[in-house]
Amino acid sequence: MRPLTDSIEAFIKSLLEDGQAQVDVQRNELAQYFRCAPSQITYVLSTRFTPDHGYVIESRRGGGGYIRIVRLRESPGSNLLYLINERIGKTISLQDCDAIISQLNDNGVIAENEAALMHAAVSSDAINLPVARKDELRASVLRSMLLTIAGRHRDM
Amino acid sequence: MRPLTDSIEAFIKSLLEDGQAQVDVQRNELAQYFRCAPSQITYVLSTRFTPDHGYVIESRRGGGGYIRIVRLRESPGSNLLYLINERIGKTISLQDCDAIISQLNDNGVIAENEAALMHAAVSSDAINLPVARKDELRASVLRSMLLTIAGRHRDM
DNA sequence: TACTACAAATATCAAAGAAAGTCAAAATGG
DNA sequence: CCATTTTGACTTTCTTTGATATTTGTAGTA
Repeated sequence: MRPLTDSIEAFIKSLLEDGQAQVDVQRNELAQYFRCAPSQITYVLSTRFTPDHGYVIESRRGGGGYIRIVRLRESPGSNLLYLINERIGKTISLQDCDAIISQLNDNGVIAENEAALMHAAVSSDAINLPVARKDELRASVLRSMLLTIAGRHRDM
Repeated sequence: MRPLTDSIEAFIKSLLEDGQAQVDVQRNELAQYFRCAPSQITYVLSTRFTPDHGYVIESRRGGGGYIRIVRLRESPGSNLLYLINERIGKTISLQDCDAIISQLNDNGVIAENEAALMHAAVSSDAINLPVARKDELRASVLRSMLLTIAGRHRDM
């Protein structure tokens, strides 16, 4: 059975389908719709709608409160430079890697097949090292691939 | 008496009979069906559904978790399975890597952009390790990417 | 106006639950 | 005796729930 998280994620993404850059939801309402605890919504947002995934969340409590999900659509060039020069440090986790790669795919910077290749290259199968060095190597592999992609956009 | 392993293997293969490229199972469910320990399923998968048998396994833990068995198929003109199982050993040099990637590109198995990404992923920049371990990691990164390519026929 | 009380939201955090993974020991069969 | 199979205890990852805290808006009151 598909976990609730996936359904909630899909639902929110469907709200953003029609070219809308952002959408406001009410946490309690959503939770009621999915018959789950409100904190479940928070969980989905914090695991699937992070800046690495290409989203930012704003919210307000109290009467008339809301959660606003904003989808970031950055120009491929600038986003890539940010990723290469600032986001990726000396190390990066598999989760963060995967989020970044998916986001590039979502934003049309890379194709589906390319995303799959990149996921494979940074997977823990591929990077078979002691935990300590794993994230270090992942960072350099990802960076190297991003530099290659950046090369495609040089004329921008 | 036929060992359980064989029955489980046969059962999973029967699930893949109808031209399906992949099938999802639940480890606990399967174990219950065969009245064995869940780790027995893991054992079968790790001995009979490996890349050199022409399969790859993906999985997800936690609620709604699953094990996905993907059957690899040789796309015409590509020697992917040979490359994965025989050509790439425990280690591979950068030169050999690059040759393989270029050859796949020449044969139209992968696109130019994909080849560039793969070159980047196995480059010396990306794999910044002592010489001894370099070729080892290159092998696993390349293999992982090739497995992904070999699994591409899925969404049918 | 300022203050207070209350209601209406969201945030946080930890515990419980639901899977799969790992590893080594024991059992089995040739 | 050796290789393979089977089992079980323990670990890791991800999801779900619930209790408690915090923030915000609103109504009432002196």
